[in-house]
Amino acid sequence: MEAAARLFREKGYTATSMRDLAQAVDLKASSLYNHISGKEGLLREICFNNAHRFHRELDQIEIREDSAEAKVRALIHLHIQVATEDITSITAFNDEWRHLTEPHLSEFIAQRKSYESRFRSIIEAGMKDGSFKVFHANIALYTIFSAIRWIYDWYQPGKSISMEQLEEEISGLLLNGLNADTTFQIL
Amino acid sequence: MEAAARLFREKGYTATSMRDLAQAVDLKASSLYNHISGKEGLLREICFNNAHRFHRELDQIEIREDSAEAKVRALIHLHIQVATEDITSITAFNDEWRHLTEPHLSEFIAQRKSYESRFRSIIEAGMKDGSFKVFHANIALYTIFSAIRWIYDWYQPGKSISMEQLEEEISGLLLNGLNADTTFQIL
DNA sequence: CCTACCGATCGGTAGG
DNA sequence: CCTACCGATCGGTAGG
Repeated sequence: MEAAARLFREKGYTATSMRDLAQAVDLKASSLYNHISGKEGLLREICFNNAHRFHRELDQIEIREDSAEAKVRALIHLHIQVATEDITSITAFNDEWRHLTEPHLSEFIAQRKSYESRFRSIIEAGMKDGSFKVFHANIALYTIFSAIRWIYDWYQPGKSISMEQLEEEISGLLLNGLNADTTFQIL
Repeated sequence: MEAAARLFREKGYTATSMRDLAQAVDLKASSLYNHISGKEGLLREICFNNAHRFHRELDQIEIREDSAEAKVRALIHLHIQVATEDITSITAFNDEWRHLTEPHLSEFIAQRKSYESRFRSIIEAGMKDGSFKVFHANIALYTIFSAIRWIYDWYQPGKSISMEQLEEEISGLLLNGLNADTTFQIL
């Protein structure tokens, strides 16, 4: 599954053949089928394992008696953590989930929407208590999600920037942006 | 090319067949070849047309006698503008350029790196003159790029949020984050 | 513009 | 685990 996730990430799901995957794990393509159900089964496991993980972690964060700001910070921490340590998450969340077939595609989209909705509620709580000075929770939500997407492609652990620095600076940039008192004017 | 970009975006380059594309423009697959050189030629044109457009616009922005902040604002405006109005740009910049073959792939990556480098220089100028309080230009750079990626997927013009509001809020979030005086503490 | 068709490659199976 | 092989589909061409 790790090899599959890596290939799906590098070449895309459709462009990755079972022969490519077999070569990556030193087997012939036909031998893979003693271990897995098929190509889509791999993608399915990668996507749903990750969806479950994010929901489980969000459960923990929601329960806390923390401020909305602390919860958003914990979520940013979670997304950065997972993005830097687990290649399968990148595959699952970025684009390859599109290649799931029904009914799994709809099920995945539903889980994704549910996660977004729970995240959005936390942002809305922060808007209500005055700690986030934004007008549209969705914009903040998707900006946060996206701001973490590039990390896997670009970040090389141990090279010039530590993970702590990386996380501190991204969190700072996003949370300062959310908190800022002054509204910027266009022009 | 528009139909191709739309399909590449929806299904991915590899998963889009010439039969799919032919159907989208009401032809048979073989007839497409009277108009185009082939599947990769389409991708190539989409990618390089967009690369040229971004470089051209950046030329104009660099020339101005503006502050670094005003230049970054103009670049954010450019990226949001293009993302909301031109589907081919989404295809080109998000993921599908990976499927270019050599030597075009290397050429595209080189142009992309050049664009990033010029953008980074503007951010660095803003760090030097004290208007951006960040430590690593790269983090700011990639966060800005990524923050605009989700727009096409999600934004529906005219529905609840206007383009002006969208742009103002994203720019505000990013520029406030860059400007913020207080450094956030982890924990 | 079309019909007819090509060699290559795909995901997957049979059988041992 | 492998070799051998399947039907389907791919990008693209020939010929009119």
